[in-house]
Amino acid sequence: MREVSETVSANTQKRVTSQDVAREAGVARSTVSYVLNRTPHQTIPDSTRKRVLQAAERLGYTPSSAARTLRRGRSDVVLCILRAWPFGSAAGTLLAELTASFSERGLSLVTHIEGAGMKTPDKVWQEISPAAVLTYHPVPRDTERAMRSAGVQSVVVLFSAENETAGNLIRPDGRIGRMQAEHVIAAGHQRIGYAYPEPPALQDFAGPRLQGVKTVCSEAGLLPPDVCTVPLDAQSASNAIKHWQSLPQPVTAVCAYNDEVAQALIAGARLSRVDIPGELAIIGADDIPTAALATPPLTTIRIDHISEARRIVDTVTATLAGKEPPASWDTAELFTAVIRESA
Amino acid sequence: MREVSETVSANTQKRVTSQDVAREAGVARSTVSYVLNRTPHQTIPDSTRKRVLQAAERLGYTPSSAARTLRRGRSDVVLCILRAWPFGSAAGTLLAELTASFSERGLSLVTHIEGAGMKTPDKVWQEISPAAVLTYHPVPRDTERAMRSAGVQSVVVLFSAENETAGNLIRPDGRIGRMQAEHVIAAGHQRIGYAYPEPPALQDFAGPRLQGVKTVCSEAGLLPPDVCTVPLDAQSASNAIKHWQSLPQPVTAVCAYNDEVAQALIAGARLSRVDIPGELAIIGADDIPTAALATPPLTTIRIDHISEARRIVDTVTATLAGKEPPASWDTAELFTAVIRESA
DNA sequence: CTGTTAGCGCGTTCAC
DNA sequence: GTGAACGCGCTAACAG
Repeated sequence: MREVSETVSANTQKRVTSQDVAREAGVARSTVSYVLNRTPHQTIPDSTRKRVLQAAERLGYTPSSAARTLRRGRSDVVLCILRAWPFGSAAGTLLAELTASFSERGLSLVTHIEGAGMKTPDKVWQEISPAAVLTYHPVPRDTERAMRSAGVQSVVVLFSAENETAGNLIRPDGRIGRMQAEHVIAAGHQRIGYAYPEPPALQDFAGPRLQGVKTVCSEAGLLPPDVCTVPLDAQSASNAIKHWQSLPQPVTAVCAYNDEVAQALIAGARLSRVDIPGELAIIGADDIPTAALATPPLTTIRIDHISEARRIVDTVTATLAGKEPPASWDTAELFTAVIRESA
Repeated sequence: MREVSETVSANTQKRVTSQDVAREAGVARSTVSYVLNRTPHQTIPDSTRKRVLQAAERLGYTPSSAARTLRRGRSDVVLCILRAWPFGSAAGTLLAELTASFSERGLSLVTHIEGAGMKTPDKVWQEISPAAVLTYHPVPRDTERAMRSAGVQSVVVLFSAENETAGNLIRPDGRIGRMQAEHVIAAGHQRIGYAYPEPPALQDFAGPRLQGVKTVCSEAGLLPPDVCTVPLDAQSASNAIKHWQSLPQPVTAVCAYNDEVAQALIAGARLSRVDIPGELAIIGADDIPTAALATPPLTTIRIDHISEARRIVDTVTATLAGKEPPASWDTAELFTAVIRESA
């Protein structure tokens, strides 16, 4: 075993303040501030500037974010609040992209994953004073008010299963369902099933995706999709498949909420000796790393997290700057169908 | 489509301060502070207390965390810094547990996922002034110094592939490797392979796990494990399997870094028509949701994230309180072998 | 016992 | 280039 943890008890280091830098450089605190922030319209001779910079360097000066936040009224942090849904590698990828994009704009992203079985929803935003809060679920009116009076400038809800009227779409997941349905219909399927995820926390996401499938079915003049909730075990998936096949007009293609559900379906099909895609086509969503490893390899809809991230960052920075966020984006750049063998 | 985003541009609300509450309640600011913090040795009559509380409620008072942090020198935030490795649902589960446990101790957890391709490693801790920083990778000396002089009291490295001497083990991943090896050796295998992950970011984790396998092999008087790096695609996995089978003393059991790598191996075996577990036994790690869905269902080592979380929180709070962190834990409570069919 | 006054912590920014 | 006030909550010292 090679793991270690390093801890230290007391923090002996006394904080280096701008006062110290000023003293060291032989100038006033304000000068230090001007130099370090490259304040416009404050011309400071290079000699002084250099002295200050060197003093700061020598002393290892780190400005106190608390003091700056106090003064400026908001920090340069963006807080993303996530429910404790079982997220996969997709979330990690997106978050890494967001971090990079925000960072280019001088903002730091941190994420708060809500606690498992917590009584009171905690108020991290109070601790952070973020400039903006991102969520993937609706925020109650008074919570939002509380955030605002705590200094949060921008509250962006990236997702809501409630209402499609207002605002600009951030992630049009309905499009995923559409693409799934379009693919299997183009392949000649006439009766479609939908495999819905079991965890309640996921249903906010599942709703829009399912809705997309429904829309396309209706546009194509087909029956609406037959929806089964499919937990992540082979037996349940097998039962769902039996159900679909026993319908008066049997289902021949299933759109799964995501690739994990699709993998469960594949396992269930094997249990029931149902051939995929021969007897039943299956299409997933997300294109997780193991999707290509399934037997048969999973056809799925891939999400381009890097363009998603860029979009989110644009919206947030626009809002922070007091401008109108950009209009809804072209979803074509966001999702692509990855055709493999399962459908 | 039903997705919406809600944004608001300007923050019109002026901040409610303790001054406002004091005015509203007809008392001094300090009194407000005493009431709200339930300061010991300051007895305040219920009548006054109630007035203050109600005034605060009525005004929707939220103390400025920035001001408090400035005064106290540190916030009640714990920052967990994660590399952008492709983490699975395990990470989400652990983080949710950590959030809940820290919350019981009055601490808020936020996570920073490092950016994808970032030039300068960003210094989120400067923006947050966390009381503690958690990482799963070693922290350079001067980074740690910088953190400390920025007010961070406790830096806990949960993981290091470097050195096993100092400190108390937080997550003894070597034990995972041990358990994998012990399982297959008990099943009669004499020559073991190790499937190493490809992403460089994962190698910090893989090292200790592999080391555990090595140790057990050596203790059992076997040859050391034959190590192959196995990317997540069936063809590469198939090649690795061919390699193992072509060895003078062929490998009959493979310990995989994690369940995803194990799934790749299963896909590769199918490609090469190698029977699992008949011709090759495979054991994974992490017990991800889809592990049971594989064909054959994956034998794996499960990590108990809730006890892991508890342990981490204990260590951090002890360190923050200036006490010695508790001794190394009993790993038996942390890992359990989940025997299915692949090994 | 109840509550007030005063000053600190630290960076920012306006007026000179 | 400087002095000083400000943003806001905490808490020691002190008065009624």
